[in-house]
Formats: sequence, C-alpha cells, structure tokens
Amino acid sequence: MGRPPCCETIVVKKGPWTPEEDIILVSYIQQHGPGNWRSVPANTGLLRCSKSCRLRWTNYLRPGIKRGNFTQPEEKMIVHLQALLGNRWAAIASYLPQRTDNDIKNYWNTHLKKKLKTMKLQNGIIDEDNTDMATEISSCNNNNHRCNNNKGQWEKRLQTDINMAKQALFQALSLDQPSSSIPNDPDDSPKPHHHSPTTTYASSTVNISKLLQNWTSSSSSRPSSLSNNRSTSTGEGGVFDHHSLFSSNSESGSVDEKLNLMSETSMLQGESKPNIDMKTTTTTDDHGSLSLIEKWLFDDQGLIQYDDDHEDLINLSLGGKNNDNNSADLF
DNA sequence: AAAGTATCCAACCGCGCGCCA
DNA sequence: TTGGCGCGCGGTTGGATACTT
Repeated sequence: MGRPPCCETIVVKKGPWTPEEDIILVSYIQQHGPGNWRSVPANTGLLRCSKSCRLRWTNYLRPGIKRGNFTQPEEKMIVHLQALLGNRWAAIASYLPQRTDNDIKNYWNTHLKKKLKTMKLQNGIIDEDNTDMATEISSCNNNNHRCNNNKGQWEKRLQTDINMAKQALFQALSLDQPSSSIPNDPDDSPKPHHHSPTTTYASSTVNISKLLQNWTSSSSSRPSSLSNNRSTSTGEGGVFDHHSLFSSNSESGSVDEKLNLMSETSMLQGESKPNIDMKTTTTTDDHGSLSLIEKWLFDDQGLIQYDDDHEDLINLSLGGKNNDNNSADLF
C-alpha cells in the first residue's frame, strides 16, 4: 500500500488550460517523457490533477495530432470501425494515429451519428436508432454481464483479425499521407521517449520563461486559452496549434526558440497511442486466413476509393445485409 | 441588432483493469 | 492474497461559437 492518494488533498484547477500551463506541461514531458502522470503536477507546480495533465497531453498537446476537418477516408474508416468495434474509441483511434479517441468520439457523436441516421431514413430503413449492427456490437460490449459468454469468444477472434487487418490497412491506405502531422522521424526509426535535457529547448526554464514573457507581452492579442480559441481547434494544426501558440509578436530571436521547441516537441512522437492489444499477438499462421472482418474492412474498397456520396457511407456503416451476415457469423 | 436555439468540442467524471506494496 | 493506486477508457457536461428567427 502506501501510495498516497492522487490529487484529492491539493487544490486542483479545473477548466480550460492556459498557454502557460500548456508550455509547462510540454516542457516537462520533453524532459521526462510521458507517463508517471502523478508526479507531473507535483514536479511542475501545475495546479492540475494528474488525470487532467494526461488528458491534456493525449488529447491536445501530444505531437502528431491532427485537428480539424476529418477527411472522407477518415470518416469512412471511422464508420467502418465503429460498426466493427462499437464505441471502443481508443481501439478505433489506433487505426487513425493522428486522431485522438476523444476527437473521434466527438466527431462520431456530432457528425457521423447524425449523418447515418439521416441516411438511414432516406433509405427507408426504419429502425429505432439503435438496432443496426454497430450498436448491437456496441451495446454488447457495454453490457458485459449480458454478453460475457460471447464476448470473450468474439473478442479473441476480433483481435486476431484486427491485428492482421491493421497492418494491411495502413499499407493500403497510407492514411492522409502528406506531410501528415504524424510523427516525423526522419529516419523512421523508433525514438526513445526521453531526451537529453541538455539538448531540448524547452528543458531550459530560462527559455520557458522567455516564452512566457513573449506571451505575456503579446497578451493583448492572444486568446485566453488555447482550448477556447476555436480557430485553433479547426486549423491544420498538428501538435498544439503552433500558429496561435507561437504567433504573437514574435521577434526574430524568440521565433527561433519557438521553432526549436516545436521541432523538439515533435521528437516526442514515440509517445504511444493506445494500441489495440498487440499483446494478444498475431501468430504467423494467422496470416493465412483473411477473416470475415478483414474482408469486410476492405470490401468494396470503400477505404481506398473514395466517393463522396452518401450511399457509400451508409453501405459502409450498415453494410446492407452482407454485413449483417458477417456479424452474425461473429456472434 | 438582439434573443433564442443549435452545434461543437475540450475537459471532466466515474468505472474497470492491472500493477504494486 | 488483498487492498489501494495509477492509468486508460467511454460517457457526459458545460462553455463558446454559429446559426436562426
């Protein structure tokens, strides 16, 4: 025992993060790497609970995050995967390395759900909202007590299939390739999470304070909080919104420093997104059989050839009867 | 132009799992 | 073995913004 409670004893700040808090968090993570969240508030002086720090990092500050408009391929992929996995956003997000589960969840709830519903109606499919395959799977997932018997079984199959499909998917899709804000390891080799403090700009508290000074001096033009600045959330963004965060009245010197920080930050790319249980392994013999799921994922090449029309989407999500059959096989 | 309503999304909350003492 | 904690996940909330009347 002996682990002290998380953050119940200290006063924690809630609500939107300020740029200052962001930079403190980023610089700390640059030095120490993500993880050990409990120590973050203590070591940084942030009046945030560890959970909040982790959330802020994973959903907003983490390098490689793409924000704003979802592309058609992404949209289709989400629909497809949602039908396959249910509301397991973390699992879905593992297929879209640039998107956070929170982002995907939000996008689903605000856009796709509505879109699909509309399309179902247009197609004369009158089911009370939650009777499509996706929600069946989802509700099953969410009601373990009811579905336990099946769950273990299908999840095993599912994960085996998914692991196989995953790699193939990425190869086939080359998701959103360009420049993507995806981790930009020049040599594509994995990087350790931790970086030598001596080499990172933000590791210097002096430099951090310079940054803060710049913000303070330009406070008239800067938003009260990054997260409150809508334009940032829809920008081409990446990581945290460099433009707004670092725009200010940037004099040349500080610009370089800021850029340094940006590039250093992007070196943290190794930070892992939740991976869909790779530990459940894919043995080599698995490769022999393309599962139903995998076929379904790739069927009609919906993920590769993108028509913008609605029918495509609804086909993907509802899968017509084919998918129902497939799902029936699953369970 | 103002008020009301809808939409979006960052952040919070609570729960479950796995690890550790 | 057990109980507590950290972490990750999914659901929900609330404030800001956009749209409509």
